[in-house]
Amino acid sequence: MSHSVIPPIILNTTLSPFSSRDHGHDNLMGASSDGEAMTLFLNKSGARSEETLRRYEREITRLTAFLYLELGIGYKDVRLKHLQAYLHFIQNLPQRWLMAGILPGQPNRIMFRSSIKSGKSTDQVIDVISSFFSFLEKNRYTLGNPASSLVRSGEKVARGNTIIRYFYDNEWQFIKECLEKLPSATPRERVESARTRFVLSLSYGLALRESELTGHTCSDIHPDNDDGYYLSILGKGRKRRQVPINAALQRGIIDYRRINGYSGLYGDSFPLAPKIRNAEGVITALSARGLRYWWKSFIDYCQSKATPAIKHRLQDLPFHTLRHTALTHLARKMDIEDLAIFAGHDSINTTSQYYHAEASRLKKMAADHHI
DNA sequence: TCTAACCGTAGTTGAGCTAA
DNA sequence: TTAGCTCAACTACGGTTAGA
Repeated sequence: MSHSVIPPIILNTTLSPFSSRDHGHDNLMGASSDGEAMTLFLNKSGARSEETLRRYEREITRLTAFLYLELGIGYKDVRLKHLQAYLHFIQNLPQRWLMAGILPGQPNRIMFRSSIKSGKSTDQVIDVISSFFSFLEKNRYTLGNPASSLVRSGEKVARGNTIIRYFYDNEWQFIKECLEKLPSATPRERVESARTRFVLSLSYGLALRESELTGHTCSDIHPDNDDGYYLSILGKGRKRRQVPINAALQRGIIDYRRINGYSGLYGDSFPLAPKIRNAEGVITALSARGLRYWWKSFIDYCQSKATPAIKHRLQDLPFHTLRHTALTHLARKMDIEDLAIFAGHDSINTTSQYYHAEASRLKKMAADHHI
């Protein structure tokens, strides 16, 4: 393995004066080294937005580190096989690439947090690499674009095959039992138990995203024109939707508000994800981080009561599991168009993921299907 | 019409800090 | 003491845009 020096990463208008691989000035951009070529590319791409610059800098730095440290080659020597090797590499990273100390000159920089998944994430890496080598080719820095033949997976998991983290029926039954048996011996435990029931029933009942739960209050509840109520949710992509609040959920909200000295269902800023501690008598909302902290505590409690099999399954299930579970259950009652509206999905392709839960049903139905 | 290129943002995680 | 906070740096996902 080679230990060539990586070209320094210098952004904005400052050009790198140094690279271990000087290729002369036989190109249209006047770059004399890989470092300069990289900088010129990032200057061009970074002009679009800070986010684009950040992503491009990260991907090109990673690729360059791989080329120099693992293969010992520069940009002009890169061929398709090297890029294919890189994609395999980032999907199966060795441990040392997940720790600091890889990049000379930046000893604290961690190159990867984890291996990159195949599919859309790897495709995004290919996008950047392809754009980079296209730039090098146009400017005659390289003879061709070795990335032009890279195949994006375009991978979209076939309907019914996504791995979605949701509670299986027996697990969901267990979760509900845990909810019923939450400790309530002390005042503190009673307060925490009541909040857990409140937050869980709202999250599940309305299939809310984490940000939607922490970002809305009872002031977002409104009466409809049919003696009912709905929650007006500003969701992902700044899209607003109205989700009906059924009678059972209404009662739950009113009960919990009463415990906390509020009356009625709506009309004030009582949060949907309340903190237990109040600040100067006012109950404010948990942050997203706070919500996860609460979620972990609840799951820890459930795990302490679970059988080994369920305990293992509950491990690492995030808060978002609740939304998946809720939508999975609703998918049994609603048609996909209605469910998409309920969930706030623009496309039913997204909603169709929630039909994964029916895999067991499909298995049963297909059991006798043979010649 | 197709797809490379690009973008916005939700979700995840860890470090370090604060205030009840 | 510790629940819960902010901040930062990421990955994943679901798109849109632009140009061939």
